Amino acid sequence: MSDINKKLVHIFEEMGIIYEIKDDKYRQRAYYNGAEILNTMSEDVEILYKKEGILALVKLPRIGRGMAEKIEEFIKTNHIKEYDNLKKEFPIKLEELTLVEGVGPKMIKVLYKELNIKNLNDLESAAQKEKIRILEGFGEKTEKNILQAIAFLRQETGRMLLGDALPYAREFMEKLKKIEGVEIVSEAGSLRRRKETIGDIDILVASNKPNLVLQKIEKMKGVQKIWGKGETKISVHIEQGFDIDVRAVKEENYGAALQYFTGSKEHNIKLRQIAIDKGYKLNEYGLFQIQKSSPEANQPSTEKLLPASRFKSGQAGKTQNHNSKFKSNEKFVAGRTEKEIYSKLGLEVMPPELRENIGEIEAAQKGKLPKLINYGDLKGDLQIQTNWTDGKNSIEEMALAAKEHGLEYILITDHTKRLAMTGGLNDKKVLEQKKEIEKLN
DNA sequence: GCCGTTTTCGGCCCGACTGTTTTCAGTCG
Ligand SMILES: Nc1nc2c(ncn2[C@H]2C[C@H](O)[C@@H](COP(=O)(O)OP(=O)(O)OP(=O)(O)O)O2)c(=O)[nH]1
Ligand SMILES: [Mg+2]
Ligand SMILES: [Mg+2]
Repeated sequence: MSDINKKLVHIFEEMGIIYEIKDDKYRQRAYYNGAEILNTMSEDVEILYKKEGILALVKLPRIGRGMAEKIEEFIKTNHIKEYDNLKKEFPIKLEELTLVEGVGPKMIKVLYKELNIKNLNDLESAAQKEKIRILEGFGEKTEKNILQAIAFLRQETGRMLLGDALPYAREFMEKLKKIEGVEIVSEAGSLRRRKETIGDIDILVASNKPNLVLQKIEKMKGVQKIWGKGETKISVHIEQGFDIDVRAVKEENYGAALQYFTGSKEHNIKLRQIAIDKGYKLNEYGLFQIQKSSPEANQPSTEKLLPASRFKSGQAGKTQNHNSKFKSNEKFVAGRTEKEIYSKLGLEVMPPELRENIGEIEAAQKGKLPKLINYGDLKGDLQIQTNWTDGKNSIEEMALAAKEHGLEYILITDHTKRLAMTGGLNDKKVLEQKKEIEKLN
């Protein structure tokens, strides 16, 4: 990523955090969204701006006038006034503090106002001196959790490469398949979307004994820390240095859960908004038809005035259990497969690789999804070295392996004598190799 | 702050888990 993109990602993320501290959650979301776009785009925003002007910035998804002008201001002056002012109010290393599991904007605000905590070291020493437990809203457990979370954070190495995550995940999934009651095990999250880097390993399990799955994971060897565990999910840190999230559901909810857990978050939000527009509600249990003005509906006028989710959990006395019953004014209409859900919403199912809310939903509505390149689409390989120089396998072995992968042709590209250290071929050897190739053909 | 074949203003996803709160806010997925 370009240097300027990186700096702007950091700035917009910090602005998002500060707006959340200030209880402006939609501005927070806007800045996070903007940061995410800059984080994933391959172009350098400065080059884009210099070539095509501010309009090119505004055309980026989730970047509008406001952020485009701030990008322009930063390119021209190396500063953003609004950001500088916000940072004067909260001169805090916000990014490093939010990396501590369980510490978010609201905690950071209190810790700064009450204890003048500005960075990770401040936080650690305050916790060690037992200054945090006495704050209102905090306690002994919170303080201890902070210390543990800092310890794990300090040994963290950042996001994994897909190529490292995938083999590990597959091995882990095999273990889950052996647990009693397990019906389906699937990759989810960025792993299933095949992102180049993976923040954590997300796995979905369909089981008629979800609790057993979660218990077994909790007891697995290599698990160093349980970040959280309940009736439906568990999140752990393992000795390899990363986190695993497992969600366990009943088979009838499997499609909805897979849709939810595959994400991305932005894709989910967009999809759920479409559901609302069509008179549905979408969550990880299914797609629900909202019945209008049913006589036994719970005082709909009162419900409007209260934060919706609070109201619902309040009704049940504790966390709502979707496995048993849903609300009387909601009718389950889809959830066993992803296809059911997307179809009911008027969309083609798209491959996980596309689910980033960057136009794939609009394309799916129009039935104009792009066809992705698959392994079977690869016709040939135009760079192959063999044991004639520094490769490991013979020409014949490479040819057979290529056939096995459905390739129609390969190009043998061994080194010539100019690269002596790899045993480069001289004129005579090249001609010999040609004969060998003709023989095999 | 962003966005729009029902809107250029008025909405903005929805739920699980934890801790310290006695009824829910904060954090995370
Ligand atoms: N509806 C909804 N779904 C979410 C939200 N946050 C996360 N999810 C879903 C979609 C994500 O892909 C999935 C897994 O969450 P993660 O935090 O692990 O994100 P993801 O795997 O996409 O990226 P990562 O590589 O882990 O950073 O959970 C949210 O705020 N709302
Ligand atoms: Mg993930
Ligand atoms: Mg996760």
